[in-house]
Amino acid sequence: MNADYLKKLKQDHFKITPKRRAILDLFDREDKCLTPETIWEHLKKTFKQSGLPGIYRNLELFVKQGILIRIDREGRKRYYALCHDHSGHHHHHIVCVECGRVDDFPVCHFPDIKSTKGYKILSHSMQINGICKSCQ
Amino acid sequence: MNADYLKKLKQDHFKITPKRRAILDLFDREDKCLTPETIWEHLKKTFKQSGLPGIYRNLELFVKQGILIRIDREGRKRYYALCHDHSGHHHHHIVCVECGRVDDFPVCHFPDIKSTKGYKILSHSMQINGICKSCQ
DNA sequence: CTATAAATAGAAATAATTTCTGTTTATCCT
DNA sequence: AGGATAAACAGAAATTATTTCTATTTATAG
Repeated sequence: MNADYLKKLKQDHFKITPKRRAILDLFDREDKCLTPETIWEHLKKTFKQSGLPGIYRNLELFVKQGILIRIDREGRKRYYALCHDHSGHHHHHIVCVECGRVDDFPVCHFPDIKSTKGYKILSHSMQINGICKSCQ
Repeated sequence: MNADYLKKLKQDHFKITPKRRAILDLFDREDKCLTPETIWEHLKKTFKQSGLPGIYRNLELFVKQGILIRIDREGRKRYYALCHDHSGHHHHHIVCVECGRVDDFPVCHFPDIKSTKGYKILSHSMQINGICKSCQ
């Protein structure tokens, strides 16, 4: 359920609009990473002319809110996926290179070094590419 | 020195053109990640009208050859950086969010699990963001 | 129920990247 | 060294992802 996401938005005084509901519902249903355009294709059915710019705006909002994450894939399109774990625990994501399914991936043995090669480390992100059960 | 890179290209029957030399020299000199456009700006000085399309083509070739890597940064531009370690050892890269300097980062405690959550793991990439010595 | 700030639609602009065509050039071979 | 050949080049033009802008609509707080 995406009730969590809606709660999150509400807490931060963002409005729960039909479009936002629809985008989050879509992610719940599709269960994989999506491009802005794909999302738009789906929403067009329900919202006659929903407009790509609105999709972009909302996607970036969701990323800022920690509801979605951006996924890198081949090609020059942007992909987004639901981030299921909102516990605040550090985790990463594993992406199926075939179908685009994305799951949380809790394991990370990143060393507890605060500084390496003279760098002060701010953050790190890891993307794991694989093939999911149903694509194998 | 970038003699290594040239040797690598030669081995795979790619031609050593002045432009390719110039691009690799530039990466050596700048010692940070660059966008295709920045590279073009530099090359214009030497090669009157060198052409962006050629830059793109060469950058992607260098990535395929393992000479350059792609770096993710804010904004919608593509960044490339030299991959200094050609030993074949598994490593990652650390990027200065201020100046774009990139260094190899050998530490990676990725678990030796071949399959997780039903996924067959193919590869993983980690990007570490930090602030380099001279930007601190 | 109303006021208001935020979100929307839609058009239009921007800018990154790719494709294409004809010309030039590095390299291999003799 | 010189010629043949496949690869790389320049340049223009097309494509397409993303952003910006303006006027209108809508969700929410009071």
